[in-house]
Amino acid sequence: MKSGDMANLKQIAAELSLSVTTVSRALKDGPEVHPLTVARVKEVAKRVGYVPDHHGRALKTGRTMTLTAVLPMETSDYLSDLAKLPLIEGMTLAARQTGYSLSIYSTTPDDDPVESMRRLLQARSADGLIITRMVSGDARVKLLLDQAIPFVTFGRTDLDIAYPYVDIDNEQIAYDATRRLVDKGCRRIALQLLVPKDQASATRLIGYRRAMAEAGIPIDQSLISHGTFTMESSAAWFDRLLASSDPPTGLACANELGLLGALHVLGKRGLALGSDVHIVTRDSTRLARFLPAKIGVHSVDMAAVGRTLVEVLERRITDPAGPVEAILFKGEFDAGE
Amino acid sequence: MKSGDMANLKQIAAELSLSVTTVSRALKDGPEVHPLTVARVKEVAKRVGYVPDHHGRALKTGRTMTLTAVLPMETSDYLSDLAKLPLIEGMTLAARQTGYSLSIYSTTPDDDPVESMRRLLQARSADGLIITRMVSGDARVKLLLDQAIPFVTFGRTDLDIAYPYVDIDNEQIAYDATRRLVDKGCRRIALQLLVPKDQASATRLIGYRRAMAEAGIPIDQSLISHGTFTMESSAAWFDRLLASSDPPTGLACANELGLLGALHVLGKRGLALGSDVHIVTRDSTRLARFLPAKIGVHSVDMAAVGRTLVEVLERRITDPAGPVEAILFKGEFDAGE
DNA sequence: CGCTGCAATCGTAACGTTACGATTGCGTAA
DNA sequence: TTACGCAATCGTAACGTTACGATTGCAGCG
Repeated sequence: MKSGDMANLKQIAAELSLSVTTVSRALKDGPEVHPLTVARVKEVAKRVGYVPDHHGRALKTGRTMTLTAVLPMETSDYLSDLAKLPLIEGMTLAARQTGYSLSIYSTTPDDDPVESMRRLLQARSADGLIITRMVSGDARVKLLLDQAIPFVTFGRTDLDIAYPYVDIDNEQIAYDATRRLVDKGCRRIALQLLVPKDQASATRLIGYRRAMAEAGIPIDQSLISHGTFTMESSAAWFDRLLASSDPPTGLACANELGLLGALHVLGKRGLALGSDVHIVTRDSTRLARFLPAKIGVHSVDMAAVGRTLVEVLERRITDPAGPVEAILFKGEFDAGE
Repeated sequence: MKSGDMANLKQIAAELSLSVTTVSRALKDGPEVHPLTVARVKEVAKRVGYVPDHHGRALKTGRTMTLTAVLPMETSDYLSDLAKLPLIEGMTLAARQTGYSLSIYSTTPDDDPVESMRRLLQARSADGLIITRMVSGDARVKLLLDQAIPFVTFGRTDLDIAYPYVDIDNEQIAYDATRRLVDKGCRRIALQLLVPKDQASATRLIGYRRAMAEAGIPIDQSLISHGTFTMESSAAWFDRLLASSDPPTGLACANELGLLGALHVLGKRGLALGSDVHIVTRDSTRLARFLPAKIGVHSVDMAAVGRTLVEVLERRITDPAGPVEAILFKGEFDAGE
């Protein structure tokens, strides 16, 4: 983007017979320049289409006005992370509004999260980092705190340190979901989770246990599955459960893929959704509306989560000594009726 | 990201009693420095964890090593653009491999595409642009060509100028889809398209017309719908068609939302997929596998499209005088059986 | 009239990098 | 010995910006 005729401070200064310094100050309404001069400077700046050069400024101030979001790629199927797109959109919009730009750093499952973050840090091309897909005892948090780099996490980890995060109240979601199934009369309730070290899944397990304990139902480990769900694996797993001697009558899905897999099995087995088996799931509000029977859906406004992540991060950047924010999104549970 | 102890050329130079110039050259294997010196410099650079400063370099060279992708946000529903996530992932990975980073610029439907692009250009914070959602006579292409800014479009527009693009062969997709329905015996074939000015939709219409003409079937405008599809609007539209005196027996969906809406209507009306009505759609390979009857699915590897976009753009940047590439992705049509 | 204080403006250096044209040292040919 | 060519290295300026400490002009005061 070199189109050579880009206006800079020097040109404006020359045109007005002012110094570069005064122009620079005028453009940011410095109190030390005459209001009339400010007006003249701004007028010329506007006419020649002046926009401060990103890199000149970054070099001088050390601030880049760029935020980087580290997002893992899913291998299974892109349907598996529907929520990521509105998250990205929410982040970019919020960043844009305050003059930041958002850079996306995708990591593949092969990437070592800590190592790739190290490399990211060294380029020091961002003022702050948004990291996601937290795992138990996440080393990245310690690293970032050590280096005093502004960051915010999407999701929590189990460390005894304060760090800024935005998270979804997974415990409550799982509790609500399980509770709803219990209320429908289910006692054998299957639960889909992601890999064990995934912090969100661990939290959901807690909510599930709490609801089950309240209802006085013992936990049956064989009904709880950890894994990376695709439609196929979800279908296979649920099919196996239904074939057992004491099949589940309720299912809490991990995501939309899990739901679609389970629905497929129900269809194949001729079981009726909403009577033979009750299902609750997440983030599938639209799809749920088209199902023959009502299912419970817990949904979170991911665009709002994205916006909040950026806002929290920007506050960390401008006020590193400020309070360490911890924000929990409750989301909405639509019980179906 | 200020963590003050970041190594720079000066420090390395001081440590080795060399000049900054020599260090700089040594690090990029300049032929004018002694191989032994190169080795020593690199060794120290590695030890102190030197990484070239992005902004210093950008300021000096005018190159930022950043690419910006302009992506529209969908208002209707995030399901509507499933393909965007793998596109983003493909782009970021390809960019990363060659040392670029990818910045995402989301535009809302309220944004004037040309105006927001202007603003984007002025900040000159990217070496090149990827623009999407092309419209008829897209003004952005002219603007970018005028300013000699490296760019590539995802999708084509109808201008008499050569410009680099990567596109999906929508005409062929629509042709294949229509042809498949004709082969199934359909003569009343409904077609879902996006808004008329959307270039991809216009191209698909051409493919549809070609297949219909080949089959000797006259076009019935009432079977062709332009609009922004949600599940609900797709369902309502298709329901209306089915209620008419001469209902369609075939349907080519615009996307997965359109498909889900149509499936819902079939279920409600008790019509059988694959006998009463045949359906073809796009990018729903996984979902299709779970449907009671086989449907035709045309799928494109969007991650590959993303990678290609970045690669073409990088070639534009390094060799602006090089050939203007135009790449068409055929995708794969899975006829169902 | 000379001094002070203030408002307005200026000049210079610096951020880290690279490009360009010098400069050094040394072996070799005249 | 002197001049030359070459390899290796150096010094300086510049990219566009901002921070800092000067500098100017002028009104008000004793």
